[in-house]
Amino acid sequence: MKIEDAIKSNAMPDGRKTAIHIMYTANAIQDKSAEILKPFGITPPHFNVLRIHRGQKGKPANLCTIQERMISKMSNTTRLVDKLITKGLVNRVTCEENRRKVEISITEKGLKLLSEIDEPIDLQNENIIKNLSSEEIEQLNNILEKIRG
Amino acid sequence: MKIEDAIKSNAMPDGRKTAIHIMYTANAIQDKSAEILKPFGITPPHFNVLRIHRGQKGKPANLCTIQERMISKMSNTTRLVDKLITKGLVNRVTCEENRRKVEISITEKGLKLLSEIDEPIDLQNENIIKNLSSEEIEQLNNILEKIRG
DNA sequence: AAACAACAATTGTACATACAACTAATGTAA
DNA sequence: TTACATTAGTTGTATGTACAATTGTTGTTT
Repeated sequence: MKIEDAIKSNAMPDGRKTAIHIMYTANAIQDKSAEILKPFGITPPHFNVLRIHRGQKGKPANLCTIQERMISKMSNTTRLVDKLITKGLVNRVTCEENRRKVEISITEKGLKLLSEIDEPIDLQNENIIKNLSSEEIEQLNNILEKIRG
Repeated sequence: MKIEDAIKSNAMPDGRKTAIHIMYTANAIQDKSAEILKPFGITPPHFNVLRIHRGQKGKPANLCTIQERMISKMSNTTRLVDKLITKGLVNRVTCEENRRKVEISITEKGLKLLSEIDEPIDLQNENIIKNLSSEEIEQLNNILEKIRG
């Protein structure tokens, strides 16, 4: 279905149409992710932060680092991480070299939760590209890269 | 810059990478829009709803209709519209044929505000596609359409 | 060393969002 | 025509988010 029909709109300039199409698609993906994550008691930003920590392979990361790696650069990483601490999924330790910083690291419980979530989320991700050829996947990523400038 | 570098990540399966890339790009666009809209005192969802009403060409729309046309299908259209009523940008009238429904229509003030916002937002939208050929724009929209299924 | 700037994180506050429970109006079926 | 289901919207509540102000720590300059 054309994006114009999906949002019941008429013809638009290419720029507007493309912008709306990207946001509309992203929202659909995010909504679906949220639905998958819900039974596990976490939200997409939580999941994102947990995955960032898993990628650290045991090395802790401070809040600045987390923030710059998040998909959505929203503020208040503190409170987002607070939630994960309450759930016992990450630990917070004040950095000794630079006492302004705090080091966050993922716990065993966090890793275990991630491992349970991996499968349904990977399934969703595969589903996203299931109608695309490998050329199209490459094209899409190249074009998005150009858009980000 | 590759998306892996933007989020300082390592290689990922194509599905995950593509999903993240779309969401990351959409967030960047949305953040930029929010920044443009802020001086006008409205948010991207507000703006979206106002544009939906302008597209109605004088014909009112009820909340169900609005919700199905929104880019982000979040709940509580009531309160979103409440905000716009408080600002005098739309009107609410109970539908006489079906008293469960309410008819929302954009006011002169709302139309005037939109006309002021059009230019900066269209500029942003044009900026998004400025590095793309018309073929790439078409490719992108076709691929996104396939993703939406 | 004292004063000031920059950095890293936290907190306060206002506002937005998600979602379930609810109210009211209409439609349908026995 | 009562009873029940469905539809459309609203409200309550918990949680999330944006953003400015603040705290504490470190770096820099005189």
